[in-house]
Amino acid sequence: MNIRLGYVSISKTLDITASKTITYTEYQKHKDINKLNNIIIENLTNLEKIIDYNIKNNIHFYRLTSKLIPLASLKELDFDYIDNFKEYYQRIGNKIKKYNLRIDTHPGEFCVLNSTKKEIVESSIEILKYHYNILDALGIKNKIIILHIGSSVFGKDKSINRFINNFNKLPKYLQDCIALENDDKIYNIKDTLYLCEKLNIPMVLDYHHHICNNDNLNIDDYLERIFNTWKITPKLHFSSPKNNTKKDFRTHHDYINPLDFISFLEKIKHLNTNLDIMLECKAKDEALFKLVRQLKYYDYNFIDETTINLK
DNA sequence: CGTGGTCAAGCGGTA
DNA sequence: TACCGCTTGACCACG
Repeated sequence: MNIRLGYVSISKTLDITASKTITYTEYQKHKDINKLNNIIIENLTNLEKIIDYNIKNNIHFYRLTSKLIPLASLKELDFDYIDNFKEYYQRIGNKIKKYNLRIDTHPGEFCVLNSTKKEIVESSIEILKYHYNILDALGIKNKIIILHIGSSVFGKDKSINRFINNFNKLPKYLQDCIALENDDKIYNIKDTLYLCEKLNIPMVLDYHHHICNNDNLNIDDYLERIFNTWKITPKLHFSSPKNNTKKDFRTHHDYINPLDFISFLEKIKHLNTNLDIMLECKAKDEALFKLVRQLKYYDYNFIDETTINLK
């Protein structure tokens, strides 16, 4: 069983970002489309550098920043962020394909598909379309957009029903991309798995969120079913708490606690399935490589720079 | 240069 | 009631 490690959005080693932005207010002041285009080019250029870096270091999967294209989901702005930059997407997409990289996205907190407010649901769908457009422009076959179930206004049951209703109203091409992740405050692994099985969509297990929000559910009872929601290699998120105070527990630490990670590996070992584990740390790729060094110290085998072989 | 206020947007939790 | 954190900050204005 092989376990690949990935990271999110920013490379600390390269110290570049593909998240440069312009605010709506600032853009409205001058309506300078050239400035906007230059930011997009800068982000796409940096994304390509990050992809190159990932290839060079055998990092097989990666989460795109949700801020690649500023203001993209604003309907009233209506600028072309795909066709005008086709050669960038194609060049990056070719590398992704050639090296078989796994790339997914995770919209930010403003994407609430089960909001009680109609306009929030509408803007959430625009955000989903934006994420789809990027994955599509990159030519990614298994498009995965990871969402949380969202709000709990009027209670969990009603909120889950709102999610189902709104999900069913989505165009099929969007439905086919959505995966759900358990969150750290409201929807635990049982709630999330229920929805994923009902809607026949994949579930991303976030182990740290499960520690934060579990209602005494035992993860061992759910692992197999969670992994079975996937037609491709199951994906997980792993992170360590910033510190143990109530206030900071949910916040991600700069690095992974290697002993926590090892105890998790031992927990999933018997399932004998390949997994992709995304590390969510402030130190990004540096945290990934630090964990790799620590795991090697504890005698774990690697088949390349970032892939653990578990026996 | 460094820093402080600000940014299109939701929501729940904490002090 | 206000502020914080999350998607995992970056911008401009000001000194």
